[in-house]
Amino acid sequence: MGNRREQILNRAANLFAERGYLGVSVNDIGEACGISGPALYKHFTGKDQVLAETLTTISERLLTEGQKRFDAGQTPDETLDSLIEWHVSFALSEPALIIIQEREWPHLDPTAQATVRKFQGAYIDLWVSTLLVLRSDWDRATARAAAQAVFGLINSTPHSARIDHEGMRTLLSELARNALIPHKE
Amino acid sequence: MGNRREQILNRAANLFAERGYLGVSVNDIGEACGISGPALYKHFTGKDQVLAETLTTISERLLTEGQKRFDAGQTPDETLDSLIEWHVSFALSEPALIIIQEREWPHLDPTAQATVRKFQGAYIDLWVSTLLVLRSDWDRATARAAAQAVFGLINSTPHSARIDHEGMRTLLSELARNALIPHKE
DNA sequence: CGATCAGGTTAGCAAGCATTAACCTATGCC
DNA sequence: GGCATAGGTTAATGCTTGCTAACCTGATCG
Repeated sequence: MGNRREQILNRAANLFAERGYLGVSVNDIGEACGISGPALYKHFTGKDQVLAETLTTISERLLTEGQKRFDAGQTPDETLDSLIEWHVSFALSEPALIIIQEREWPHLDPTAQATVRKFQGAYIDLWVSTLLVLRSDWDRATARAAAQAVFGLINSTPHSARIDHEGMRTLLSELARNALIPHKE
Repeated sequence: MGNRREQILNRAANLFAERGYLGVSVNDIGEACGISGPALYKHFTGKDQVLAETLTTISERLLTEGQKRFDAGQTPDETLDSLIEWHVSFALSEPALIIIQEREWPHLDPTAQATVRKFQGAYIDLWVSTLLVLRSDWDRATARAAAQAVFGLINSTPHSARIDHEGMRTLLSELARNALIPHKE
């Protein structure tokens, strides 16, 4: 049913990642899907809806999977590892989505911005709650800033990535872990 | 003399950071400078030259200042601290430039891309050389990936920054340092 | 004094854009 | 069998864009 829809979302995401939202035309998206131009409007109300749906899906996915890790009832130390592992996996497997999420925020319509902001806020709160237990020297704002900095670290993957997948996974996990929790090996 | 020129570069950089290169029109840039539209062509050959000059200036500035720190003849440990301190200072003082550098690469013409790549390559090599001394367990490619990841961490500033300038400076420095060199307090 | 010229102005142009309109066609259903 | 509908098509529209052309003005200087 909504198969073509998902194809559009997929191809559009890759194009957006390569050339930016404004650098990709509706015709480009159509062409990438084997259909042409305005056929997109049979599945979406407009080009902006494609972007909006992509971005809200990303942030929702990050949150729900992160929440699972958070709820698993481990020690804060293990929870942090689990959150790191999830974020690194996501960044490595979906580089295009990471790029879009970082770059195309200004081109979201306000209601989509609000939705994304809500998901992102909840997601970062998972990290903050975990960090506050582990770093009693940090206040909420500092923990928040630290978490966002580590997102930046992990999300840098698509811009570098000149070593193999597995090596990158362990490297990023170690860097993130060491940045946040100085001791431990 | 070239005073208006620098004004244009400045205002344009802020606009590019807010709305993206393609989201800013030549008229927008003019308006932000108190002149209107096509007057820009008295100072630049086109809109793309404004972006190109901005990006090459950034990467050149990062390199030359980084090189100074690298050549200061300190221990590798001190050199790393010095490089971190410089990059953090730059990111904190020029958030718009950081955003542009990360985001607008695809909209650079090929020759400007080559120039920027050259500067960035030399800059990252400063970090790699320093890191290879400190981390004998890393090969060149790993050190490179780690350096780029830490750039991502530091460059995340403009996207978060909800604590004060000084607190952010020390936080980012610590995170970066701990990510790269696990021990030491 | 008069010419040059740097640095503005507005008008206009060709191209590209998102979107709409009008039309076609196969598939599934009563 | 006929008909609604889902999912395409091409053509057209109106807007915005980067850029050029043509023109103006005031300062500088031989």
